[in-house]
Amino acid sequence: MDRFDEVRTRFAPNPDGPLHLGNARPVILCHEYAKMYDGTFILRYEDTSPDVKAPIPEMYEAIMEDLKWLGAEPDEVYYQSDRLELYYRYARMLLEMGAAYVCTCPPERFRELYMRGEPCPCRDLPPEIHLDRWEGMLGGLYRKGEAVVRIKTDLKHPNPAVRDWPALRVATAPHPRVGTRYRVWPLYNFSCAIDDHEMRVSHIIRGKEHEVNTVRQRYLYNHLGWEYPEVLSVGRLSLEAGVLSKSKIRAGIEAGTYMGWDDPRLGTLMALRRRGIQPEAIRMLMLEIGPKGVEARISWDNIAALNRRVVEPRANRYFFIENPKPLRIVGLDKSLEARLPLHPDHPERGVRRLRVEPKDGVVELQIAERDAERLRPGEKVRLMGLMNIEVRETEPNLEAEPIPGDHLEARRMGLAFIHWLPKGLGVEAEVVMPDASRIKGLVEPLCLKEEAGSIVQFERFGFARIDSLKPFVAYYAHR
RNA sequence: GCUCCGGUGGUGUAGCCUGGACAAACAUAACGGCCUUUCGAGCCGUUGAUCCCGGGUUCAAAUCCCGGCCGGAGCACCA
Repeated sequence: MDRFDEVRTRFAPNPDGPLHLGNARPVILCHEYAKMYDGTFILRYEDTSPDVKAPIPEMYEAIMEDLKWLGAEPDEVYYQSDRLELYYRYARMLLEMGAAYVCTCPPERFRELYMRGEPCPCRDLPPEIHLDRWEGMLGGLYRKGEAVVRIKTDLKHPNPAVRDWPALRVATAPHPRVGTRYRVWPLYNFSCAIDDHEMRVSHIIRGKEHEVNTVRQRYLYNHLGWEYPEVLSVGRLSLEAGVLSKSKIRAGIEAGTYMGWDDPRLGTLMALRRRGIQPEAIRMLMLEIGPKGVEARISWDNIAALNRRVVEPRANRYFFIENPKPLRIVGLDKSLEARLPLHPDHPERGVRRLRVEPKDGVVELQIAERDAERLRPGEKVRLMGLMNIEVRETEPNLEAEPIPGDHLEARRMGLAFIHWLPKGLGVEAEVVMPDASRIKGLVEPLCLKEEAGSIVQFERFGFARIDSLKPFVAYYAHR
């Protein structure tokens, strides 16, 4: 910390997909750390691979939205695809210095040599030749795979993956931002290392999978006489259920398995957001896990518990009758009105009124299939907020009659409390479940007064986020 | 080839660096109770762990050291 006059952290994603829960760890840690020291949080798009892992144009904006949603809006934003000239300048400088060389060996051949710790024939050629070759790379003399700039390291380094690592290569696929303007692109370790210095990054917080990269990049810093930032390697996260891998997600979308990047089965922030997981919950989760190097497996139960804490006080309560089945009440001599609070702890929010008007002593209700199937003749249950009933028959129709007693009585008798709606009142609704299945049902009309995006609790069903109102669709969050 | 990490109640983690108030914490699950109204939320409570095994150091070890077994992760013209 004393080495730097300002704390500057950075998050550097490849815009080849949106952010997922695993990214949230470094993001929140970086952002939190910068904030703590009144520093700067940088977003740097590492879009230097038009061939493999090509950037997806929409993802630049998507990532920014993910960050804003997480409450980690960057103070500065950079695009590596705008900085090619800078990387070229350093490449040329390193070549001149003899700290780097252009290797034209076939990859397999080079591999054989470095595995034995031996230099390839290119390595010790004079800088002039390498500068020539470099111009050749830029000018199109070499095709993809025919030449690569390597940074000199220690050929005897115990880890072969560190030996003379590649820094720039030819990649000719058009880039979504700069088209075919460039044909030589830096590899991760090169552009990342240079930018961290150029952007005066003081603390690098990144996944542990980059530990070897830190070793590689230090060689470059030594060549250039730079001082390497502080590094904190955090362990990878995995989600108990929910796919995080960008390539798998992409394949699944292309194959039609997933509806999109926000498919509820995925661990992307988009998906979590759509399911009603709140950014506060994610933040709490990440701060709870902390900046350790250990891998952590996140369980859905824990996310749900954290989220429930955030969402419970906000969520108004409604009835959602899943797979509705008719229930006929006979022998009801007066009309009734159920008054249920929108939120039991917040009476000021008001009540939901549900009227039941018997015709000739009969009233038709709708109850959830799950409840209907369990009822047996003679069984007593309480219709929440309305009355207690006893089942007369289940065949051919589910029929019950009122019995005396209030909810206290019902509780005393250990009756099940079930939710219900008068026939004809419910609005057609659909709830998308975490496995992407859809449950059809009815919601009470008052629920349409909520806004799209708000979180509600369907009593005895679970918390859900209203996705759209016109056709009423909600995404299930958790119990 | 090389590197890294982990093994703590049914589950997911914290604690280990800086040994002692750890007769082990948090969450979740299960179970029970409460609630002028959610048998599935909320609130309160209960159950539940010989801290992977063996040895060593120490007055004292989940924590340090050695050995073993088991499991996971990462890198090599992707980022």
